Amino acid sequence: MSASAAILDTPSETPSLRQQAVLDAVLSLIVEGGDPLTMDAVARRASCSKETLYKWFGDRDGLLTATVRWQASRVHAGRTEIDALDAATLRKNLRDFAESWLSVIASPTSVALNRIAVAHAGSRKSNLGAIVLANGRFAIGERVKPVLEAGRAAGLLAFDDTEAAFRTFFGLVGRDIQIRLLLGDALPLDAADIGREAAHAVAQFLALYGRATP
Amino acid sequence: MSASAAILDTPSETPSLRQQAVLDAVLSLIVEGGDPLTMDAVARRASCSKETLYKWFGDRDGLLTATVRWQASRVHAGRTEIDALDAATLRKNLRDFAESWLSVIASPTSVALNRIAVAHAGSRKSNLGAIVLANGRFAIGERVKPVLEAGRAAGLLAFDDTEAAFRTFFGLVGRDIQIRLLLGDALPLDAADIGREAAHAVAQFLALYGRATP
DNA sequence: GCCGAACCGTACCGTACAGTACGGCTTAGC
DNA sequence: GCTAAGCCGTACTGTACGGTACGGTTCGGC
Repeated sequence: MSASAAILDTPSETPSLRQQAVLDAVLSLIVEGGDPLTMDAVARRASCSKETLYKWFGDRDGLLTATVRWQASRVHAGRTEIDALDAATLRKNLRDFAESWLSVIASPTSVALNRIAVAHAGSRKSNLGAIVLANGRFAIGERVKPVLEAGRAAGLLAFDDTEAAFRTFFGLVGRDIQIRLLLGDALPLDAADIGREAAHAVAQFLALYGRATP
Repeated sequence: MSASAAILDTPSETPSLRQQAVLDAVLSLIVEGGDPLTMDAVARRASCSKETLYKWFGDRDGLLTATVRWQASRVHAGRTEIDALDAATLRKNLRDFAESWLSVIASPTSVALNRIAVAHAGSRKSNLGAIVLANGRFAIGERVKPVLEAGRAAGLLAFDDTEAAFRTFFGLVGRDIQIRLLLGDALPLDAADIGREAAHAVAQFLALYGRATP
């Protein structure tokens, strides 16, 4: 990768406003799908020259990487405060996580980006898959696990392995949704559905890991 | 698609031995991954001419479709006999399903094929994703659901919606495994792990849906 | 042994797309 | 107002790959 592209090598660097506009153009093209994502199409959509694309992002891969990071940087929600954890708060927290996670994986942007990352993971080189995982599955894990542990500390949950408990939570929430969407299944899922699914998943999770309140 | 390629248009047509060899060559190339799958590479690996490929499979897409179908045709296991269903048999049946499903989604072939299908689902045209779904997620569903219903008939399980119950089963078994593998996470998962995970998932499923044995 | 069909290997064509070069426009600094 | 930097638009290059054409070989039917 050329030295001039180093500006986006590290995730900490924030793209300039103009660069953000370019990345948004990439996102819109990705979400629209259909025709494959070409540098020409990006330049046209973003009203910039290809030369600029290459100067800023190095190559096509760098552009993709920057796009994935850019999208990821917008997803991170604020930390949850966990004090005074009673049963109702725990349930609400978990339901919020479930809902927001379902909203993410059901969004066209997430589906399209995951498709790119999955396809990319097949051809060795770069690490789009790793970035998506780090900002998706693992990021939500790191945010949910403290809540689970707080629930355990408050005597509301019982488990040995936090990671295992989270993976159960993840499975109960996600079920077959993500793979079906990735494979192109037209799974209708509006906000009401998501709310219902989230509540159902949390109820099941609590049935498995909840401690009977004394 | 040209008329001469109609031989593989319908899933019922079985490819000839030579054609099977070609499809196996495609599979081996897909699993190896790395460089993108080109018709030249297939012809070379299968020791056949590109002309033959196009005569048999119509175009690149037809070849991919035939490959996915060919792999799918090998996965279908025999039907499970469900009579005399006691708690132990039910548990064993479910564990078998869970194990075989985990073995499938953890296999390099499945991962590689799913990657192709996911990538394909982004660009409209053909239906690789649909084929994979039909022979994966939905096929296992159609095989598990009768077992669940037999369990309910025997008074061992309690649920209203068979589909919902199966989706819970699916989620408990799969958890984050498939998406992590698709995204290139090196998730170590040997036979022993699979057995343990399957048993764990079934135990959780029974905890949720099992009826206390009288 | 002869014929035709199927098929292999190779050469070939057209196109799409990554990456580069460059002329012209805009804007900032002085 | 002049210069230089940054960027847009467009034109260009190289190449990889999907798809086609064709001569040579094998093989089954007669």
